[in-house]
Amino acid sequence: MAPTSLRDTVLRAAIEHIAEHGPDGLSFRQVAIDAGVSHQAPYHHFTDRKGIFTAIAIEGYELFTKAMLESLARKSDDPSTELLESYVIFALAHRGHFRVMFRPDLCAISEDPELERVADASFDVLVDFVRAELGPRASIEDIRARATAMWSLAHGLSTLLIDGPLENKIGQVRNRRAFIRAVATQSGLGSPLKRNHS
Amino acid sequence: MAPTSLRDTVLRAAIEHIAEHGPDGLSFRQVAIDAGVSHQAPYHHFTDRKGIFTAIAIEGYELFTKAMLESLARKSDDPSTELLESYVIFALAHRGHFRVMFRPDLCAISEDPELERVADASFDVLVDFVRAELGPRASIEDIRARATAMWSLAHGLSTLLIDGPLENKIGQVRNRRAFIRAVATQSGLGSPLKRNHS
DNA sequence: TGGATTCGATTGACACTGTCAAGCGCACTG
DNA sequence: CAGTGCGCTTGACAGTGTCAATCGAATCCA
Repeated sequence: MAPTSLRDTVLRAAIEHIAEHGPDGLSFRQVAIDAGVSHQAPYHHFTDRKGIFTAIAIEGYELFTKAMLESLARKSDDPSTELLESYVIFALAHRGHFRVMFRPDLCAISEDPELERVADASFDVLVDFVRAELGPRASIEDIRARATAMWSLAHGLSTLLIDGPLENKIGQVRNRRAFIRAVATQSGLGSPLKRNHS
Repeated sequence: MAPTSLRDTVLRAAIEHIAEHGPDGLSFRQVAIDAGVSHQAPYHHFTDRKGIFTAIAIEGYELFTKAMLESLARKSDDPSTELLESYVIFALAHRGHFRVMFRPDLCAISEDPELERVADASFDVLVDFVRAELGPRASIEDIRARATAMWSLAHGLSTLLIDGPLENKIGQVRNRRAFIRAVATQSGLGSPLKRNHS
């Protein structure tokens, strides 16, 4: 956790600032001043401003993949809810990373091969889970639709909790977990799945 | 549609720019130059930069409420899916507004009474719908959880489609509508509701 | 009619940002 | 010991939002 190089110092300071005040007001000149180095020092380790955000996003996706895999490794009897929960809990616990990861104006996934790789790895965790859940007879469309549904639910709840009007309306971690599970249950996405036409 | 006052010209130009390039690179000085007025003219009609985004968000929430109410007025036999669809379609059709509405660093809902009013009005449409759907015997917790679930699903899908990695992966409007309905169906949120505890 | 006031818009200055280009010191290497 | 790469500094530049003062033309009121 303690930064060793200047590169790391800049990253930690930026992530912390973003978690508290968002990524937009962030001034790397100010970060440099706080670190006691020249205004140009941060940019020496990255190509430009976008490069710093890209580095943050890459670190974020790596943590993200790890968090989801750990949730699946827990072998819960309701792995869907567990996975959804891990998504939201990650977003809340690492909002500094999360706020950057889905902002293409800060870090364009298509412009950085490594970012693209780690991002795809994260998405694959979710898609692979849905594929296994639905079984080998499931159509590609159903897999895609269900994976997107789970992803949308978790992503929407995360963003609404972090930046949206749900902000600060859920207090303690204890209640937060219960609320997230309730949301997952109220959607049909929590438990194994029971289709309902008409 | 055609702007009449300079105030309107600025708003239209900004919304169009945001829809194409996002809200962050936007320079109101450049907007002023394009409109053939001085660099300070835009700020004369609003308190500051945040004020312009607030005005855009207010207009957005008004359009948003209207779109959802129209969807409910259609009296579909699957009003849940219809409502979810109207949410996402609105976001895609008005991404200039949508990109601003949920960005508290650009427009803080709690800081502007009118913005707070129109935003609450939008959220009330959703909550009222869920309350009516679940009936008078539903607990407040269930209503809140289900409304949040619907909201999260629609919001997550919208943001993933607009700024996320789903961008440009869904092509035509025709396919888009079908895909949105498939996602709504794959979640349990589409049709009237059937609870499932494993 | 004429003076005051209001309001849309202009002008100039300011601090601040990211970026470009050049240069400095110092460890390491041949 | 010259040379070379690397971490970092320094200085300049264009561009941005914001503050303050000003201007001109309507509008209102005496």
